[in-house]
Amino acid sequence: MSVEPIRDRRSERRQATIDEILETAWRLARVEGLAGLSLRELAAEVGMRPQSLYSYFDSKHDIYDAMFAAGYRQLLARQAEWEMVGEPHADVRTMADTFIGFCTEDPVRYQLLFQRTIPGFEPSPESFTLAVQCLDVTVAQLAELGIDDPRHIDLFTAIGTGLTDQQISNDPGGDRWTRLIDDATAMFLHHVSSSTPATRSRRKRP
Amino acid sequence: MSVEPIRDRRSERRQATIDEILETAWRLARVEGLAGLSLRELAAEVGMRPQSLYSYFDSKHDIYDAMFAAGYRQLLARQAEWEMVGEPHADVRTMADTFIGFCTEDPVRYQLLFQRTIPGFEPSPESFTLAVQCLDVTVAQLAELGIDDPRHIDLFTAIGTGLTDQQISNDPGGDRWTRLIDDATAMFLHHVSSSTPATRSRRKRP
DNA sequence: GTCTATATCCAGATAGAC
DNA sequence: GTCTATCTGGATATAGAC
Repeated sequence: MSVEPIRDRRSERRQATIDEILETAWRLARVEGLAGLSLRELAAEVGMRPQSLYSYFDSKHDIYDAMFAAGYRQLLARQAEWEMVGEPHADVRTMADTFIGFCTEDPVRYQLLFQRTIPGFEPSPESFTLAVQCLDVTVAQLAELGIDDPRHIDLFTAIGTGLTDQQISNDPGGDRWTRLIDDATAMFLHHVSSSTPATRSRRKRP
Repeated sequence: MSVEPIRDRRSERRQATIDEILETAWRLARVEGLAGLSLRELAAEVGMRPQSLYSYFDSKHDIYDAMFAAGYRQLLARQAEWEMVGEPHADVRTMADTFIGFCTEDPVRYQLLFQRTIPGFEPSPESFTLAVQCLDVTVAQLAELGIDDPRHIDLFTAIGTGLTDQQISNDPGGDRWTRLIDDATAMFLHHVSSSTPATRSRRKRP
């Protein structure tokens, strides 16, 4: 009987082509800019006619969406490698390092994942779910450290994106803002610990 | 003699047309996205043929450049209205309110002025000078308050862009992050005041 | 200054043959 | 799946009439 194919060579080949297209798309986007990505050039780089790309993706936005999902899967993988020690400063620093490092090492990916600069592009619900998961992981980890005030969480994400944004915009490739991560971590944690826990819960370590 | 024209009606008319083109360009960019601005639609909206725009601007990038300069002149005007009282918290808050309010009230303007998302667009040296002036005003004002450590200045700009970025990206039109400005100001000022001013901005351990 | 007319080049997308 | 052929449209630029 021939109805239990362990591998589907056709699917594998198709997936390999899709992967190659996406890899090439990332490379071109880093050179030409995210919005400057051209299907003609993309097709030429993978040895196809532009129209043939439509066998793999419904539209240019569909390619952006696949890149969006791939980017968030990479960030989720990075977060899965976290080794927390239970000490707030070290752990918050680890979280900030992960996020800011991930963003600054590939500004085009940061632009696609965290800014909305492609006219008309909205991630699909499935892709957006990955973005929500990343935030959930962050929120859960902060809660482990006793940081559960929504305002504190929002402040943390603002500090992370702020350092990232300034680093990318005003000192690309340098460390003018990334070297401030340790100071910013201390600043943030002092603020959290000095907030009046009147209406909010404080550290809840069982 | 007839060589003392108080007004040049021809120049005035030309300038009025330029202003109308730029106003329309802003309006379209807010609808279509900054990168989605089209010269055809822009010309149609001001009642011209697309080619006629070239009588006023050399290229599309030249239009972006004029918008860039106009945006920074608006921010400079906003900064010129500052009424400082000499009290760090109030004054830093005023500065943060000005910047974040200016950015969030027009995300497209923020994108053009502070992010680099138009492939191939670089502001002209003359326009870039305006951006430098805005930063100079901020740095000078922080110095008035005794904040002159470059790391503190960089941290301040990072907090401002972080709150702005999160507000625009994740709660457009709301106040989820802008309402944190007061907390962030206190957090920042405590960090500044607890740093040792003598050595290399290391955190002091009392 | 603005128009008509024209030109090239590039872009995303679709139809249908093989 | 890939191709040829074709469509619509944008960006840039130049010609010359009025």
